[in-house]
Amino acid sequence: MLAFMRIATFNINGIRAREAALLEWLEEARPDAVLLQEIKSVDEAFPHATFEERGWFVATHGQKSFNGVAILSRLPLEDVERGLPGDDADDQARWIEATVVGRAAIRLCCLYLPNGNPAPGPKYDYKLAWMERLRRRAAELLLTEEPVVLGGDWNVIPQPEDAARPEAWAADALFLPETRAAFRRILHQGWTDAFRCREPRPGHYTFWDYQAAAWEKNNGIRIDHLLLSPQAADLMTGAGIDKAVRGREKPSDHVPVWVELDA
DNA sequence: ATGGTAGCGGTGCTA
Repeated sequence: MLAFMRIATFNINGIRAREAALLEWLEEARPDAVLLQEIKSVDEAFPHATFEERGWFVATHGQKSFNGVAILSRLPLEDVERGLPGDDADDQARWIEATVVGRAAIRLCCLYLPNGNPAPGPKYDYKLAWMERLRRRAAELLLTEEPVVLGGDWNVIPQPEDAARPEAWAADALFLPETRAAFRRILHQGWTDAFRCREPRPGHYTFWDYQAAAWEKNNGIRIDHLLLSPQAADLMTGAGIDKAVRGREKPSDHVPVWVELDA
């Protein structure tokens, strides 16, 4: 007997500015769990009641003005952990993980990887250091041999096929060779890029800048990714990008990416 | 090459 769990990631660029748009998408897409990035809110200001009244369990890891991650789930969120291990001095809210138990227990890890621009510079150094910490946490997660979804706004364009104009990103922190190598170092531990696995062709994006009519020109990049542990990849029945969300009123500059697991 | 937009918070930073 098949059971389906749809898990999505969505950089919403401000939870309060996006409350209506997020509710509309939740209603139509009917995900079971959502990894949110850039809530741009402290935990106390997150509209918990709005979601809890509609049956969502909510776990947040916020900060003032910038960054901030959260998980919404139809099932209770267990063993919630906040903050990426490896640097006690790092106070940026970019990582939260929790377990949902349906037919199988799934570890959901929600990340907002540093942008890193301008590169080179201290922000790029922080990005690379953060990716090294992520690599170490990802290796630990694989050792559990459980289904794990490692998803979020990676701020990494993995391949030229993931950008409408790759040449425009040549010197950008999202596409520099060192960034892409660090991404592959994680991927090659044994993760599956859920969307790329199902759709090998180029031209599928998850982000279009607000500026310079990027959406109207379809000048996009694919930087929001769901990486699956082998045990999760074995359960995958589908994956996709909800592109149409970008064309609506007051959209985020990112759109939801989802994966469906038989779990 | 340049300048373009949005969110937060109440100015300039981040993206």
